[in-house]
Amino acid sequence: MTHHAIQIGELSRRTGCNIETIRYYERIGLISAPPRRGRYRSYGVQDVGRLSFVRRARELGFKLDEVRALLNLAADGQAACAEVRDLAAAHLDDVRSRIADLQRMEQVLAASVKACDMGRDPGCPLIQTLSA
Amino acid sequence: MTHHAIQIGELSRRTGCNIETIRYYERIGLISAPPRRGRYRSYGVQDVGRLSFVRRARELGFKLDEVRALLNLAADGQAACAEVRDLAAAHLDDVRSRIADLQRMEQVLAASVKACDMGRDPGCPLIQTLSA
DNA sequence: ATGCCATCTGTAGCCGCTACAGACTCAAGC
DNA sequence: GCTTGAGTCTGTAGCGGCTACAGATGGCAT
Repeated sequence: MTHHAIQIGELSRRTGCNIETIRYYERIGLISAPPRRGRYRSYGVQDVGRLSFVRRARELGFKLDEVRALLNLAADGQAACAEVRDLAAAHLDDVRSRIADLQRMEQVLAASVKACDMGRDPGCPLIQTLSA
Repeated sequence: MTHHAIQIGELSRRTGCNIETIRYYERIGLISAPPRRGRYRSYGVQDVGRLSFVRRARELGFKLDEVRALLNLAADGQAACAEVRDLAAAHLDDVRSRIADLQRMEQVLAASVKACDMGRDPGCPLIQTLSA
């Protein structure tokens, strides 16, 4: 009977999720409300696993409702692999287009800063860029 | 005396800024409140310039308070070039670190999706990644 | 009993918009 | 003159994903 009643603070430490964030996830129904010991939330080991799953998914940039979907699919086991794949592929596209956006910004910014450092142009190159 | 009293709709069309966004910018003091013709906001040609400046700065990913700073610096003319440069350089660092973050996500996602497509692994590779 | 930390609930704030609802103005057409 | 329609107005609330309080309890050690 390794009952391991884990309090929210320890869950936070073990998963790297902020306490407030854990309660927020509960409030929006992303994770289920655990039983209570008195007034305090009492988590089990599986909760560490589930919350870590959420955390890793967030680190990969999935949105909360995508995470929700992933949790459901993960519960279905590998039957849902194709759906998981599609979700991830769609997200990958999104990530790539955000990278492309940022790289476009980077080009312009880097060029302007460089032009500044060369210091040949009359007037500030970045202000020029923004005004043109 | 090309007075060109421009209404908000036309300003929106000319700058690519949403009407609601223009009013929002005014509300937060990013752009100044124009005079009125009756109840309607009446813009001039300089307003098109200023708002376009804001728009381009936003497209380069500057935050609103950075844009505010840039507007002030731009008003100072090229005297402020060094400050503009520093602001842009700091922002460039930020953009680059966001690119790096996204690229890390991309690696993992691409690898998982690929592993799915190969289909050799037992269990869904992405679920594995998230659970591990 | 006292202190102290952890936890609790509830609410408000952050950013940068976006989306209404419900009132009004204004020019054109009949 | 009267209606219709498009444009504009103000004010407020919502989005996502937290984060930051305030103020009330809880439980344990001294």
